[in-house]
Amino acid sequence: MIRGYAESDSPGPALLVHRQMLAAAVPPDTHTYPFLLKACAKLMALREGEKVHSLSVKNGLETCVFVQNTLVHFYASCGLFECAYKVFEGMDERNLVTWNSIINGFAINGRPNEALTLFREMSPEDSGVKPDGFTIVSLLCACAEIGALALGRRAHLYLVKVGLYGNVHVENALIDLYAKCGSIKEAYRVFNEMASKTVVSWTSLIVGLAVNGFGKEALELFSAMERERLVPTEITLVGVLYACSHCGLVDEGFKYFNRMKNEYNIVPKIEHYGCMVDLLGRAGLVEQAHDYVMNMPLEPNAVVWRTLLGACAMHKRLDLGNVAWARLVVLDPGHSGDYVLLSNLYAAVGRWGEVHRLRRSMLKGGVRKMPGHSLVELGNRVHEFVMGDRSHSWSDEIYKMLEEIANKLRLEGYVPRTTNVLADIEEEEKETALNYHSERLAIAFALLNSAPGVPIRIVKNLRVCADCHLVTKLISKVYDREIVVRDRSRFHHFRDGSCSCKDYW
DNA sequence: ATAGGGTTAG
Repeated sequence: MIRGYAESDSPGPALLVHRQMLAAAVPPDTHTYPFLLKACAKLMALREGEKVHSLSVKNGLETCVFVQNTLVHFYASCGLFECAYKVFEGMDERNLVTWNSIINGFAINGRPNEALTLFREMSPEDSGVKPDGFTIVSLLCACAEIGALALGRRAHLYLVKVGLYGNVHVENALIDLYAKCGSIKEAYRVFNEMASKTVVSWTSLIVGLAVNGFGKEALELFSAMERERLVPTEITLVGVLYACSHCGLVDEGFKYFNRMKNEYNIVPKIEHYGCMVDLLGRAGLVEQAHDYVMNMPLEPNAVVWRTLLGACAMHKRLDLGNVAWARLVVLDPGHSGDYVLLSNLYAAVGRWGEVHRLRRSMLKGGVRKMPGHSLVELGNRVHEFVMGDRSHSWSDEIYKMLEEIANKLRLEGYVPRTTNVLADIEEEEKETALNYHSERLAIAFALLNSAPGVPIRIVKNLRVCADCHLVTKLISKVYDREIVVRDRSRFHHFRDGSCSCKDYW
């Protein structure tokens, strides 16, 4: 019974059956807990799972490798990777599933480096197990997260060698890896070489194209998918709507939205409505975007209001920006990104007094701007840079390089755009603050340490500011370098002084 | 009979 429910789409009753089992004093065996924990993992039922954990200890079944493996999986899927690791650490016997569960646990919980470290520890000599398709998918997922393209390529070579090329899950993960590393060409190659594609393969590439700024291609690919008579999922449609909004295709976006409902019977989720708000707002139809938010059938969440606030900042609509802000301070107070957006809006309309007032209220409320950090992979290492950081061993050279860059750009007629600096500091200091934004440190370091002609790839945790965007465009021209920046919201492919986002991000 | 994988708006 428990197994039946655990493996179904609605595993809830598995927990009820377990309670009846306890009431009837039926002794559990080593099969009971794995199924129960599987149900708890699906339901994200943390409390219930912890209870199962202590029951397994009480019944002396916690040394069973099956129970422990599901415990690792359960904790990881609830986001408690420390608990997962504690179970993993305490295990006397580990098998391939154990390793895969813990590596995947770190990979899906935003701990790519731990995932990679564990993968290295998993060598057959140490653990007696050999990575399989599951392991590789988690590994590729971790590489994708930190934009470790070279490492991902090595994993690609490796998995071809061990005969995993042809495993559709692995190939889908490769498409996602290359797309998330900004290398659409390689993503396409994997896609084209696939013997049998699933909807996920198509969706991964459509989303990948869209976020990389190739909206038209994403829509073409969607048409090709329809011609193959494949049925898109709600995720496919997110990609399609995203492509429309980032290309300014308002009418097209509405057409797809309606087709999603009528042709594919997909009930739009908050994500889809969010895309529609972005579609209108980005295109400058801020009033309509606001009406859309007010009339949507789902309760608008913080992300939706944030999208509207972003549109207001983009198009200098202080009135509606205040409306969005009023909702955001209720729905998601203390979100530093919202302060940044509002401050940029105030600055854009010249309300400097308000900028300072906001800054003070941030300080008073203890709202800290999230520190920007950027990653860049060179050779076998991923280097991390934090804004203004001087702890890197190459620090002196990097700052010298930044000076050189600044001088060269000034000759190109560059003037820093300081309006978006969220700080009550003097103009000259603002320039300095900008000059040390983390992506600039990363770019300078990469210019110093890579051969001409090799594209530089940066992964940033925040969105790039207008000034860094301009500077990166100029660097791409002055240093004749392709620079790919993946920021919080999308990709920027800088080449010869311009960006694939067409300054629309 | 028992455990693990891919794509999601700003």
